[in-house]
Amino acid sequence: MALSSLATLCSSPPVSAVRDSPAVSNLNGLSPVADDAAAPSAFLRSGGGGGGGGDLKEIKQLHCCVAKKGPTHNNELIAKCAEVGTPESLDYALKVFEGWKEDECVAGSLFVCNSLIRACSFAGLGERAILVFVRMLEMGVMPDKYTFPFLLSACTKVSWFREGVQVHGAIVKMGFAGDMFVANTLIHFHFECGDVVDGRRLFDKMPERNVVSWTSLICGYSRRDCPKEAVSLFFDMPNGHMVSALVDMYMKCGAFVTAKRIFDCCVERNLVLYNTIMSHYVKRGMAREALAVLDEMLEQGPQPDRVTMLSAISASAALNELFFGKACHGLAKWIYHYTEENAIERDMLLDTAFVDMFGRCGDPKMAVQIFEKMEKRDVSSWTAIICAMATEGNGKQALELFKEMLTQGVEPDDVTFVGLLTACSHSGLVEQGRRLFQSMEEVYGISPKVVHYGCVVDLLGRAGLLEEALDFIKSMPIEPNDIIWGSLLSSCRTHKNVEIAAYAANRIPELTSDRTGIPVVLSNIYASEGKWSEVAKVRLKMKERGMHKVPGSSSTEVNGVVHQFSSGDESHPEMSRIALMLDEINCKLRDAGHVPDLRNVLLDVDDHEKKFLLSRHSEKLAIAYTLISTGQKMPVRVVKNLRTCSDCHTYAKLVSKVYDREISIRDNNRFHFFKEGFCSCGDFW
DNA sequence: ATAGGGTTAG
Repeated sequence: MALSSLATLCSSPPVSAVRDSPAVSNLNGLSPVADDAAAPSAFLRSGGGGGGGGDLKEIKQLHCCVAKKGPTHNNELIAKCAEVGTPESLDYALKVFEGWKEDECVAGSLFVCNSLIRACSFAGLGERAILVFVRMLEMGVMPDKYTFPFLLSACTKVSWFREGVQVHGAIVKMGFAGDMFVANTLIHFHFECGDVVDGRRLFDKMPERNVVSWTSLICGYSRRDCPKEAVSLFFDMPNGHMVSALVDMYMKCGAFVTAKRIFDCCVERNLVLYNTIMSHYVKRGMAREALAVLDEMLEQGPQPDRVTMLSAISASAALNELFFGKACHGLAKWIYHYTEENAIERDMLLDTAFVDMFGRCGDPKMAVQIFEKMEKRDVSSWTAIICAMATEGNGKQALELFKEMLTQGVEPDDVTFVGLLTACSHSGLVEQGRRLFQSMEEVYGISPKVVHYGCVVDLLGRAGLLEEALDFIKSMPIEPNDIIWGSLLSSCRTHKNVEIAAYAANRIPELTSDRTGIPVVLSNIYASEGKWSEVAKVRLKMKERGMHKVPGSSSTEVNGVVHQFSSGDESHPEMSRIALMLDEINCKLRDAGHVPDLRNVLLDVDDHEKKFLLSRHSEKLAIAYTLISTGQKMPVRVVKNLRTCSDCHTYAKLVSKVYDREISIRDNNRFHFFKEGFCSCGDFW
């Protein structure tokens, strides 16, 4: 490794830095692939393009031009490689670079070296950054003040202390230690990879300091668990606009009130400070507060950036009061359009978050559209789109995407399999699901977790293979949890199997968690079989333990306002109009041959009463209200906190036909898209 | 140019 020579090279820098040389380029054995003679700058201008593979091809074409036109174009070639920034393109650039002869160095070589080092630093390839540095010294290209910040940050990222110290030596020898940027990076380096005392000494020696110097110091201290030092610095600070580091520190150690107080006191709030406080609100599940911060930013600046949008996306997913943890479509659209209209920088992370967000809030079309436009995709991106297909109930598409992902050489992870298995489960693809589960460990070396076992139980149970599901649970190498038994229980309800249901219910150590709604499902099973005495027993048990049935509740968004209805609810201000509409719908559906399925009423009352209760299920109220409040072809979007009942399902199918409206119902685990009398789930759910 | 804020699971 050339690293050992670093110190020697640094101590005796070559004399001439830049030379002119019209010599023919030596391509060091790399043969260009095409013989195309377009100007290199044309390639550079064309920018963008397809995925990483396409870029590399472009680079090779560029290389070909270099061969023809001489070494001046090496610069463009390397710059292009740096811009692409993948390990492959950087390797390629390095190969070309290593092929240089001293006398080939041309004006601008320094700039090329710097941008290459910068690219290596961005890509976290510290070793390559050092290689470029060593090589440039060998060739007599003298570094400047721009070289070192990149080089040091590359060392810092990979925690290369020894190399960093050597670079530090070079900086001193070459006389760059007085530069503000260089000094700041040195502080950061010492705090991250070395000693806080060294970092502090450097800071104290600086004749002048700027915001970055202070931030590096405060963040350095707080990361190294020296909050006292960080706080005392805060009071020494010449100006108050670098509080974000401090707020972040307090938030991280749980001193929420202190953090908030500092935020409130701070007059000059910059972007990072806003992003800091917002991200912490989101982490604590305080979505409303997070969005209030966003509002304030929109009102008085600073202009949000992609980090802000990422927090906003999480916040929208966490708005569970009204949307039961499923993102709210209106907000999702707003976030997306805001990002587009304000030309906020997009990257893989943000695009993936968008795909995920639209997948969750019932807009798979948008999810697909964004996914298709993405230039780079990693496991998370593929997983997000697979999950979007899974919640939509489009199992086939999910499996197709998985295949494509594999052909593109992306390795799945455990989350991908959660998506795949639920996709199979929602579409009744039992055999495919079984095979995927098998392959997890055998082919991909991912050992299944409880979630995955849960998915399989769900897969078998939904398909009516209750015995097999039970055997599967018994054979699990890990302890099944409430959720697994609960899943089996709800399958028992769909497929009307009281025996296995009772068995499952008895396996659940205690009817503890309210959250899983297990006792409710059990009592519903008994109720639908008319076993009212069993129902009473379960209800009594629930009462003894102070548990309540979570009431069914549906929300719908009309003109940006969310309206929430619970079953039998008459509190809506427009209830009389809604009641009229419900009657009208009932008449039309009756004419279309619909007979209400009274087995969905789980109370021991007479049929007339049952009919009435059934007609007031929360999703029906929400649908009726949306129909009277929105224009003709507007889609109806309903989100429900529990599973939707089979009568409401049939009802929605018919309404979609009779009223010619697209309806979507997001229940607690998937979407149903109703159109022209059919549902996307194909009645399998 | 250097630092600080960031997605993901039934």
